[in-house]
Amino acid sequence: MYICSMYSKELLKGTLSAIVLKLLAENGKMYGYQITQMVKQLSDNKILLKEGSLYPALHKLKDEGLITVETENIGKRVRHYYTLTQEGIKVKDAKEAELKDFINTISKVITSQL
Amino acid sequence: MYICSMYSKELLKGTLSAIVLKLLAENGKMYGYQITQMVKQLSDNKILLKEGSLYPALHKLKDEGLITVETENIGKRVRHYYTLTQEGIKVKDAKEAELKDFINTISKVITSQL
DNA sequence: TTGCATACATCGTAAATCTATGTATATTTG
DNA sequence: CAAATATACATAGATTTACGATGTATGCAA
Repeated sequence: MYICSMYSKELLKGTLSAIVLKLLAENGKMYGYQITQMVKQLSDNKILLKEGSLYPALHKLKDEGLITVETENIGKRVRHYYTLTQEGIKVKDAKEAELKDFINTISKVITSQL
Repeated sequence: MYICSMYSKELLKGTLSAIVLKLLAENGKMYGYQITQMVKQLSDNKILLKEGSLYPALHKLKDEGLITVETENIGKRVRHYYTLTQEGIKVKDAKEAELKDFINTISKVITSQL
């Protein structure tokens, strides 16, 4: 990976977990690398998740009980598939709503001219 | 102040300087407290800037040469008015464009269902 | 066989905002 | 008038979050 996101990294803060939860909600079980590729694709190469961001984030979501892990052997490789829990679905809904509202609000502030 | 923003604080990261620069661009010279009140108003009380966020951010923008300070005595009080520099205008334009693009991209990612 | 893509992991760092706290004046309200 | 609230600034320390760098290893294509 090792390629920089188009955006200042601070902008992504607070949105990563919402994005991951949303993708899992839409696509069922996914594994880490697959998530990075889908985010890359959906964002037209503008958001390039780093391993140092995604894997710790996934582990945290698991520790919080929002996702569960399922291990699958692909040849000699091990792949970790993640799935939303019931609690994860709830949190995903909340985070999605919050993010959408935030985007609305910021848009209002940034476009307004009193 | 001491009232929490409606949003998880992380969401605001990366947007604060863009917001401040944008407000200064639209309104000419402004002082700190005035900025907090205008953000509060424009966001329908959803974004409540804390002193501990705004003042350090303003000092940083000043150190970076993006804004200049002008002191005014209001009775026994001192008020610090901030104004965009030429460089500040450029950075404001860039940050505004970046933020708008980021919002577009995030919206796409969060609403998409492959 | 050399490089690139896939696939995971983690340590230490940097950046940004918030919490808490402090100082002080001005205004409003009971 | 006293008390509470609003105005107005400031900063030290804590927290959070994502990233950079690095490491391991397999699979595939040039």
